[in-house]
Amino acid sequence: MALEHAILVSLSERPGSGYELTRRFDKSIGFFWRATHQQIYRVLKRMDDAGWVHVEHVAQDGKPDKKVYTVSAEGAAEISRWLAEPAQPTELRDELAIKLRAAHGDPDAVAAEVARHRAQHAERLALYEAMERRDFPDRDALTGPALHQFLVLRGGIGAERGFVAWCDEVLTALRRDAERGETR
Amino acid sequence: MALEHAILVSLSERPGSGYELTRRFDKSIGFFWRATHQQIYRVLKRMDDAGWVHVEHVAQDGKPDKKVYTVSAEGAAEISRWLAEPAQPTELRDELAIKLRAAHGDPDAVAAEVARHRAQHAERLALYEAMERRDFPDRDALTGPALHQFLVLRGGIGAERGFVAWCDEVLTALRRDAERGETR
DNA sequence: CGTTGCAATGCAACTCGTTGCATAGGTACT
DNA sequence: AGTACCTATGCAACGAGTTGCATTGCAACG
Repeated sequence: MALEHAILVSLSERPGSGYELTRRFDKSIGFFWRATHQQIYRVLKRMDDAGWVHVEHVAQDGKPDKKVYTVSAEGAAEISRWLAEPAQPTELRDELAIKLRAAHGDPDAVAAEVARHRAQHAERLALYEAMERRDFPDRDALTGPALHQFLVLRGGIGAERGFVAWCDEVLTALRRDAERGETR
Repeated sequence: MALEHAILVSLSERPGSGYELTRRFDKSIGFFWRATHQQIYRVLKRMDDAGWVHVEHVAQDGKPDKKVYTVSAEGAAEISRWLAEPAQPTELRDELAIKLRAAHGDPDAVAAEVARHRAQHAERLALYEAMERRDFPDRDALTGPALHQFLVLRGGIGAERGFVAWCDEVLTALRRDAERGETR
């Protein structure tokens, strides 16, 4: 399972509570691996039992207590082990592709869906590109962790750009197909 | 859930048994939505209970009996309903991206992983491009279902091409970063 | 004649992930 | 004073997906 490792990596960058991790998974890390607070709390507990993290109870004023998690030596060892272990290649899983295959059933509905997805991915792309400009203005100077974060973001930009381009290709082709059908 | 709909779409193209569907999910449809025989058998049963498919027991000689599933009127209606219903945008989920973020722990191991993934995705890309040449030699003449299948394949080609390009970008950047570290 | 492999279906147990709900104090708006 | 939202954690139930195993019969290999 990769969620454990995503959490370990995030905690190794900076210790935090379940709640804080949840918010990190709403952005940055979470752009490439989603998780709800439920999952995170449960996995944190399991990781604590396994000894991969240390917990520290922290009382706060004006806010409920929190549990701050830190990566233990065993946790760090687990990261190393996992880094060297080969992972399965990422598989595509796209509901839109399945809908496209059924497009003869209702071409207009599918075209509308593709247009919707195009808009959503364009929005996501714009967000990533803004992050790129804001957080990594001088890309040639990057090293270490900053470089790695930049490269992950580049992956996201590439994926979203590709998705938008594909939607455009599909929309053009569907439109041309519809016109051809009318004039025949 | 989309597996139900993927199966419905596949059965609407051509009726078949659970076993046959499993093999379809090892290729074509399965390139964009994986499923094991277990999942397929269970979902077929559920779909039968829901009345989305008809079952016909077929005795064969030299082979075990099989159950051939056909999409019912209710099933076809369900496809239409689902086509018009907006789907969630596909989310990225890439373990390699998480590993990259932890790359400072063992840069060489991560670079090796990226190289491995590059090779696997390049292989997948070559397969898709071969299918494109073999099955769709005259892309301007395509209409209807053939066009839709072609467009899905184009999506796969785009995704794999993007992945390979990203791996190359990462490998170049990691190499340059390592060299810079040495000479300093 | 024994093993391997293919065609065909299925059960059981498990992990992973989602959804709904609950609690409890604090802050901020109306 | 009431409502709504934020911080913070968690349980319980469900749905989706994986893994291991089991059965039956035929065909092909050595």
